[in-house]
Amino acid sequence: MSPASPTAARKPSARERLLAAADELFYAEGVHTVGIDRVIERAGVAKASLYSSFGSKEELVRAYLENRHELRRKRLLAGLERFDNPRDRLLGVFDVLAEVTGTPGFRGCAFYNASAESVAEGGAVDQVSTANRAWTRGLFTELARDAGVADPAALADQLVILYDGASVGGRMDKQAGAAVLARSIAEHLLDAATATA
Amino acid sequence: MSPASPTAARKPSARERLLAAADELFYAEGVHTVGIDRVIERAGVAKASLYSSFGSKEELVRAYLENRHELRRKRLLAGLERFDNPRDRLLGVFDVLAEVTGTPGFRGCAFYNASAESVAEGGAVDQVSTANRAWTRGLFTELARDAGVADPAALADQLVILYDGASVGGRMDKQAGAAVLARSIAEHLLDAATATA
DNA sequence: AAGAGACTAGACAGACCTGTCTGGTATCGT
DNA sequence: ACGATACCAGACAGGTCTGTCTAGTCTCTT
Repeated sequence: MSPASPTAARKPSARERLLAAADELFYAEGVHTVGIDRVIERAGVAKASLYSSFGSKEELVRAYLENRHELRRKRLLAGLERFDNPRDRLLGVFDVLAEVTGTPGFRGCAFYNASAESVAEGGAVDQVSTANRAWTRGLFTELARDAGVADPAALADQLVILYDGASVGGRMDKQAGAAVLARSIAEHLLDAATATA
Repeated sequence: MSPASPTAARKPSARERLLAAADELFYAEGVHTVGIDRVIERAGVAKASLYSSFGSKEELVRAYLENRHELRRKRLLAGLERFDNPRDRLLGVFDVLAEVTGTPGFRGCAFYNASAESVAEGGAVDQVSTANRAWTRGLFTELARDAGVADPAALADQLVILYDGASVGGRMDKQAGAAVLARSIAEHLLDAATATA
């Protein structure tokens, strides 16, 4: 059996283990709070391996956020596949959000949280967060267009507000109800946007 | 002239200068990033004075947030006084938010930001943030009731989502448009909530 | 068998953090 | 005038942070 076989239970590389450890710790406790030593200890990796793989803590943080972005993208698109019409797919974004905010370990948007901690204006955190937000807005715009909305970008702007608000509510109020509520408002706005064609 | 005279240009106490410096630095750069030395340097105060006034950094952070909460409360209530009917007062919350998010130094909600950085679950940040959110929700509920809404608490839940979403948008997208948009959605929801009495 | 590449363990440097302590100064009420 | 109070300046201790470096091990490939 080749070592590249996907079914082979090969040991994850140091880079993969570092990324997994960084994901857990950075998200749960914050980018600034968690030190390098904590990450390498959980990953079971030597410090030199971290610095040869990523070069600096900031680059590890960038990789952590890029990985989060990719996972979020996949989860969202996969979650939307179960719906068979454009309208449900658009609202389905909030269904997926409700699932995520209901998860025990939910601590809000990783990008916003990292951004709140970061100092640098055009640093790694800023770059990845901006890209992530642009992707979300683009997704909403696309889904709105598919649903036959006259001004998809305008509806997308509204939906982004609801999405962000529900995310904040899920973190601060420790209840997933905000996402369900946001979905119902989104439904309201979608109806208004399609009726006033 | 008595020293307690409000018009006297007395020098602010060490405590007041510390609080002012903490407010600027903590909000602009984050609670964790800014060290004690930076605060006392900007305040022009000795380190011993900080520790005799506040006891610890965490208590300084608590005082910073409590001060923020008090200022926000006053600014909001003062801003709402210019409206002469319940409906405009309710929507006026978003007008005030639009002004705030449009201010050059705006960096999002101080309480959420501090919360994203803090580790402790029931610590000072958590306590003050929770109180601040409860106050906001209570304000919305009260204003909704004054506006003749059938279920004020339900509308308040919706408005909180919009408020949070607009705040996030103002921070991350560097444009104040989100608050204006949130206001228009709020208007929509208010109409729906009063019509379906 | 042998060498290359990836990895581990951990000491170390230099900076920065919170919090304590000493000693000196200025301003107030009496 | 004098004592109390509030305050300033800065050294210091003990800890933690990022990042570098040395030295040794393990596992592939050829």
